[in-house]
Amino acid sequence: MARHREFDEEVALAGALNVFWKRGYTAASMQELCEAMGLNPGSVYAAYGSKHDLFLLAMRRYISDVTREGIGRIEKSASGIGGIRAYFDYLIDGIVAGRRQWGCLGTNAFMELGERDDLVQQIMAEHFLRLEDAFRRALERDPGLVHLGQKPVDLARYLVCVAQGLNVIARTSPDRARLEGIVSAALSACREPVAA
Amino acid sequence: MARHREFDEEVALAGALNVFWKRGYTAASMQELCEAMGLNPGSVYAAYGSKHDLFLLAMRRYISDVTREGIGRIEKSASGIGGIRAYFDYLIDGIVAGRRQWGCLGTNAFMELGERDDLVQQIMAEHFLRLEDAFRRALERDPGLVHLGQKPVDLARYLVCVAQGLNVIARTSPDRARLEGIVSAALSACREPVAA
DNA sequence: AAATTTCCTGAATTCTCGTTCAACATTGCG
DNA sequence: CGCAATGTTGAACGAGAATTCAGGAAATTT
Repeated sequence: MARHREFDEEVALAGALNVFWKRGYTAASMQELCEAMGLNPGSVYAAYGSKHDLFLLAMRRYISDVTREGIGRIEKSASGIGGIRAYFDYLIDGIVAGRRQWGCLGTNAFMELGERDDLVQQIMAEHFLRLEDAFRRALERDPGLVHLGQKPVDLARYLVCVAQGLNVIARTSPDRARLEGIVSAALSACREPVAA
Repeated sequence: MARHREFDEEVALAGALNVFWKRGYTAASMQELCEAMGLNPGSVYAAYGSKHDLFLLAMRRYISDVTREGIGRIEKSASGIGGIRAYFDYLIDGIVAGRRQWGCLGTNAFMELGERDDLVQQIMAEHFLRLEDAFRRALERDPGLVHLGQKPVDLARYLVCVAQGLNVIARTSPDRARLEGIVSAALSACREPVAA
């Protein structure tokens, strides 16, 4: 029995997410956030609680989207190595298209706040584990791969490491050829041995 | 014909470096910095100019130290692959010992400020390039390596990517076995092919 | 249509940050 | 020893941050 929200919470959250992504948590001021959300401070606090709550909501949504899009590609591929390659292609496409020009929001948050913010730490630890598991299952789906003597779990963790490295490199130059060279080299660790 | 400095500038800088390393640039307050340096604000500003200048000085010293220690190991090794492994061992040792518990100060700064601070961007671009060159020269020093069909420059950039990924992973758990598994998998991309 | 509940507006508030500065301390020079 | 020059001290300052809140606006209920 009262007035309803005038704004779309999803649209406003997406606006906030972009600011957090580009600027980081601390450097993103409420003023910037309000402008990007098209709202006044009062509305933001009424709807989301605090800057920190807003950030966590944006981060969770981001991770959820990335999981569906990225990890989904690993799992939907019949070929294990094909799924892994599809994941890295997705990463490269995002970087080159500018969507991931500022790296991964999750990784950025983890680097900025991980030490102080247990929730951020936890969200990313879970994300890393989901990614690792997806990689491992993909590797085990290709029984022909000998992995040059490496255990699947180590290779999976290694691939997580490469993905994080790409999120750092993303901030230098969005050069497709360079990125594909890196991924190609990275995946050569997952290939079958060839004759000398 | 006047009073001299009472404090050791190198010791004070090292104190500031630790705070920046652990907390990041923005989150490190002047108060924390002053405490870690054993100085009052006035002395800090008289000696270093500003928080930003102090940070740049600390970062440059850090990068210079890391270059001497890390890249030095690559270049001093007779075997190319041995030098590369020595570099990653140095990284792992630092993470496990807690010295690099908060990742790499340079990478952290790059993630936090790269977009806004051209000097930080430039310092890290140069650092990445030096590391890449060192890796490439090491790879070319081992002519027997076939690199599974990868070009040395791509493998070198790939190794830079892995190193950055490790700096991210460093913030999860300093587990030596896990890190060595990752590096072992990573280096298998640089080995000679073995018979199937 | 009046009453009531909720929402929106944006100025005010409070707090912390980086930085400055006036007073005092210490050194070198004549 | 006195004077000039620099270093140190720590309180004060201004700017900008996150957050709050009083007043007006809109919508549902009776």
